Amino acid sequence: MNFTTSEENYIKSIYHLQQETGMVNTNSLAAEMLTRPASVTDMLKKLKTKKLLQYEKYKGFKLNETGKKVALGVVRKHRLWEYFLVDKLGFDWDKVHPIAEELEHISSDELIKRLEQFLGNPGFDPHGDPIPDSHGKFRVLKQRPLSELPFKETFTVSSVGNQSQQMLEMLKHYHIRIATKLSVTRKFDFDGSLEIKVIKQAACIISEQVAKNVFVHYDW
Amino acid sequence: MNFTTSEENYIKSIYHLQQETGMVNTNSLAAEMLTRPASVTDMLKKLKTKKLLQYEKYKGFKLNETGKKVALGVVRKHRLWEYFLVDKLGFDWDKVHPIAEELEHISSDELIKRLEQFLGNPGFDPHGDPIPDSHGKFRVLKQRPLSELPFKETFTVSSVGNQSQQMLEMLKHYHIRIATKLSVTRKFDFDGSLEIKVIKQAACIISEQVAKNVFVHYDW
DNA sequence: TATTTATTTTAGATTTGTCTAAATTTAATT
DNA sequence: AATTAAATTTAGACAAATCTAAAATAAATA
Repeated sequence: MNFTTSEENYIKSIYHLQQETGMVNTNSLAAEMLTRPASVTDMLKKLKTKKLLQYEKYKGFKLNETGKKVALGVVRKHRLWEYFLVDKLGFDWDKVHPIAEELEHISSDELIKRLEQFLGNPGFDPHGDPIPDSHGKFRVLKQRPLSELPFKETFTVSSVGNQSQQMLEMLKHYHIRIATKLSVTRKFDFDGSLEIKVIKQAACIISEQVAKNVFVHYDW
Repeated sequence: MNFTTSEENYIKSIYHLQQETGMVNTNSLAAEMLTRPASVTDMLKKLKTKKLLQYEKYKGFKLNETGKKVALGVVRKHRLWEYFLVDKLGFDWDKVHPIAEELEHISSDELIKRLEQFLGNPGFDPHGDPIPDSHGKFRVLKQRPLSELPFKETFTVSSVGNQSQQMLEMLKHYHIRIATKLSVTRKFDFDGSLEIKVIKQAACIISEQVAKNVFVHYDW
């Protein structure tokens, strides 16, 4: 089954909203998509006809299993392209979203299969979000903030809580990005700042505020 | 100025047709685009309003300078993506066209600039067609078929006349592709076949039919 | 519970890109 | 030159995706 760009965008947004709230309602989807509730209703009818969601008038809606698979396919493409843009083309992570919003609608499955392989089958995109595999499964990580780690064990950076340009600038300075390996060597109780050791870099000190926003997982 | 996918496709097709015939007419464009003459007329009005072409009712049309620049931008994107698909993702050259037809409409200029650099600023796509630079200029090569080369000078393969799957299969076997360096060592007058030496490969013999379809330029 | 408010849907319009069928213009031929 | 044929354009329709304004429904509240 093939879907239009517009359908795919609706499906993706519904997916993200239902992750948080279970059931989705017309107004919140309209807000999310910067469109009008009437437009949402129109599209819901269409997606129901295509058997992608459970929907009864006035009673909210959510994707069924088929719909979720479609959503995960789009998410997968989005995140693989983001990885490509950052890792291969050298974009900053805060610039890639709008470009990936376009690329995610390119239809070839063969393309995505080869892209994934070319990128080395990454499990997470440059923001640390997991990339679903071709069956829609993704790895779940036990993530912990830097601020709660034991000393001297090596961890891998897996995501960042605050994805602003300012945060990006800081992390660049410290040579920290997704997949960077590091350990915490010391804590200063006065202000909660941490001394950390990024692999192949000199030790440095980061504030508690940064530490709380950088998440890691065990180094496997 | 931004253009829709449909507008870009029309502009590109007009560009290709006017390269051959100077002036383009409604029916041939409709045939080229697998659409109806009436649809072509509709779009011509739109493109004229946008000042992309010279067009008078019943009298044919062609892109003006602005239109040509837009066309070259699309051609540039198409060919860079084809190069990417073949060179980085390992697609066969006869599989990449439809995928590049989609990718060529992704709008980010920054993306294309970085993609070009990532690919090493290639001058030609995997079919040997020149890739316009960001100003719309492209290199012109003096191309000659393998069948008309002097012996023992090294040339670079620049394009292939016949781009069928069958030809691809043959050339793969001989380790010949765009940018391959080779020389002709001998000619057999009986059937016009040639002995060639592909760099880093054992010498081999190719038929006159193949030789007439493989074009090269001086090795610079 | 009756009424007000918020949410959602319907009805009908708009834009883009397409189509068919009919009308118009140009070209070809008798 | 008149007629036929081919090419092109117009007129009007349709599907997709959107919108506004009004109607319908559900939720909140007096």
